[in-house]
Amino acid sequence: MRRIAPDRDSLLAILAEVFREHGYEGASLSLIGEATRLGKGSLYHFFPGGKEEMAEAALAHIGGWFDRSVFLPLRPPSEPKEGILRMLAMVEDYFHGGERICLVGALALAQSRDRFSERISAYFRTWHHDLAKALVRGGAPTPRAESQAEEALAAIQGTLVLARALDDKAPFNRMMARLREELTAF
Amino acid sequence: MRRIAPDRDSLLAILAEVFREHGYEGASLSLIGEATRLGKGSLYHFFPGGKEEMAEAALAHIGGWFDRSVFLPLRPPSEPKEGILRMLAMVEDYFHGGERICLVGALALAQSRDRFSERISAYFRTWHHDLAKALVRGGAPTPRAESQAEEALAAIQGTLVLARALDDKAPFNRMMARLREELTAF
DNA sequence: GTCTATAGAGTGATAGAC
DNA sequence: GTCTATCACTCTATAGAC
Repeated sequence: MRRIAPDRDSLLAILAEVFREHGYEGASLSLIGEATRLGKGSLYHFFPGGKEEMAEAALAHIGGWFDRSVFLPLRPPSEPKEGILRMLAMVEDYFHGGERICLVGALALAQSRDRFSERISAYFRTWHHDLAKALVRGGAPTPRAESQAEEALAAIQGTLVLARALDDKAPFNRMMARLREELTAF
Repeated sequence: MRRIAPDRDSLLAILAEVFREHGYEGASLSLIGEATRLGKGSLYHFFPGGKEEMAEAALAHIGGWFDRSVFLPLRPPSEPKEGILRMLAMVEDYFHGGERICLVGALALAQSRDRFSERISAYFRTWHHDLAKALVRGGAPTPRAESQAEEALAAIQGTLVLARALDDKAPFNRMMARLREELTAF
């Protein structure tokens, strides 16, 4: 019965959204089934490893999207300044200007971190590495570039926490404006 | 982790620790019972509202501790510079130099945020307000003090996420050293 | 017949409420 | 401790594409 099977890509996007909204423990199979409109049979057909494989695949999907859309512009042959501005624009868009939280960051803080620690740390390591390299290509000394990249990542994650906690997107938006200045003033 | 709960204060401290370690959904009543050495009967005697009331009380307990130990030094009659350094020292201590995460921050990102939104936002609002006032008393112009306070809170939360994600306390410790400089250079 | 995708009843375990 | 609901998950059955 090859039904109107949504392609794997949109399936993963839905999964990522369910995990982002409800967390790993909170995303029950019935919620997942409801969101994807797939029965348990189909879900376990696609992900024999169950919920853990679903979350792992969703994380990989997000990681791939960030790789292509956020990290790639930071690498040659893009110009460092344009790449950094492009990165910030994609980040602002992805997080809906501070309305949405970061699934990877949320999972890092959750109990379920240990299950996905490799994906989580790879996401931040790649981001940090690519951003620091772009800053160096822009003319910053390596140690300065590395601490600046670290601070920028922390600032993004931290303002997402604040925005969520205060139910106010302003801290995130102020920080994005600030990063646009600071990360392009080599 | 077998702990004993002689008085309400240590009971709340244990509860806070269980929620911090496992999150709201992950902290099952059996885990809580194990940690507090209390049966479900006793738990429901102390907290008729069930798990939600336990978490609410634990959050209030943490809020009180921060109020006394972290926010109070920021207020008069403490000197602003000494107060800010004291705040940073208490924060560094509380988070074990980046090893522990912030329960309030983690809950802000979790699905369960809505249940505790008032407590969560009050925690950050008070912190931000007291820190900004201290910076103003130190001589900073109000708008500058307010954005600096916001950035400091975001930096702390963000480096806690990073430290946890990378399983490396260094980002948090580097940021604390940086904040010691920046928040006392009025 | 075979393979893939589907639905969903049924499993034991465990959740939180009381 | 007892309760019911729900959890993640298994399994059987089946429909259609080849």
